[in-house]
Amino acid sequence: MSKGRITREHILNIAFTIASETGLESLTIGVLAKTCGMSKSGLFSHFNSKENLQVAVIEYAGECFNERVIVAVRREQHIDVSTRLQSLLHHWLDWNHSFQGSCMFMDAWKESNSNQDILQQTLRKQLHTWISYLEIQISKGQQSGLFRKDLDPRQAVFQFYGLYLSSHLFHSIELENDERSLFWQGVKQLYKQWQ
Amino acid sequence: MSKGRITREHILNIAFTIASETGLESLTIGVLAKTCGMSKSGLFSHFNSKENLQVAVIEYAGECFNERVIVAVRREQHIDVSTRLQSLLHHWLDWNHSFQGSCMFMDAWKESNSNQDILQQTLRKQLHTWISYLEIQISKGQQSGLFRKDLDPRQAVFQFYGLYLSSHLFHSIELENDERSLFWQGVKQLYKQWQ
DNA sequence: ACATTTTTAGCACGACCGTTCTTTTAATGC
DNA sequence: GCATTAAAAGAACGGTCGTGCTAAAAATGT
Repeated sequence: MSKGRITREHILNIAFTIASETGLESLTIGVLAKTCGMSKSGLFSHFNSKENLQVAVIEYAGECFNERVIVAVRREQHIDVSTRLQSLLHHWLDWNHSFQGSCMFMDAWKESNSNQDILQQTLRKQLHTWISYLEIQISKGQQSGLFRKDLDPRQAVFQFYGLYLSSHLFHSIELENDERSLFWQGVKQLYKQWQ
Repeated sequence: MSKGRITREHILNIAFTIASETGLESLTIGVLAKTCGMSKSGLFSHFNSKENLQVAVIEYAGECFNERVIVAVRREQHIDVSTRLQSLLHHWLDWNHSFQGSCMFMDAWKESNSNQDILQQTLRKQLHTWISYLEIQISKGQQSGLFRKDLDPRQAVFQFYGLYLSSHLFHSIELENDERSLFWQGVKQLYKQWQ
């Protein structure tokens, strides 16, 4: 691996950390360069534009998400689809828990505004991928008899995502400190309804 | 009313519109001044700091929310608590629908980062107020026999908010165009479970 | 109508942003 | 080890941001 690729990876790693903590918008090139211990222009030459940097960070985050959630659950070798789905929700909820309980994708999505820029497209793609994956898992649950046949997987994902977003909100708002139990309580109720 | 208060109100009105469309973060003093047709310093002297301006906008938005949702529903003079709650959800979902289907408070909340600044406190207070109000409405539903006695109102709000957030996400992500029906389907299921 | 207070404009500042040059330094292939 | 290429640094740019300062203009009270 060339020197360039190595430092580029190193930059993205640090950029991902910063963006996770303070949002993608606050990830400025000057700050990032200082954190990496290199000059602005030196860092800049790896991406040639701010937008390219942001896209690269989002893609890096996507790989990280995939590793921490999808691959991690797959490695657990679940036999039944029920505990597998449970584990998936757990990893989803925790995937960047170290970053004060907010989801980087949701944060970044909120920040992006102009509908046609590449950053927005990249984010949308990541979200679509994840939603589709969730949908498939629910379909598998259906096929294995865990859920009713007349359940709409899209509707199920919609409701899972609701609980996910709500727990982030309630956490950040510090309305109470047991938003986790509210989340799992909600999941329990959904299960009850769907089987 | 003094001239100062009038223009101040006018500024806030325009600021609210801009912030609703493009987020509170992108509400820059220069742009706002230009939109209002006055000079930067002239506008600035009404608030003396960016932070004060932001707080004022949030409070203005809060009044607007109150008018469009809570007061509007109250004016409808519902007799039964069921249709009243239904109407409340409708107005909530629609309260700034003109602004491409995102909630200004949610957007602003995502943007605010530093935990101890006044802006964040202001937002938190607004959200708390609304959540408490929702909670009370659900309690009333309980008392009137609409919901089961063992229902936790906090849990109910948590799930309502989930559907609310999810419909915003699914709308902005353009995953499908009937996120409304997903929302109402979710509400229907919650009702079924709670009564 | 005038004196006083309030509101607005004009201008400049320091700071930071992303980006573009040119030059120096380091890694790489033979 | 040397020539070539890639990577990093340095300095500067135009732009925009929030914010002071001072002077003009307008509103206000009497």
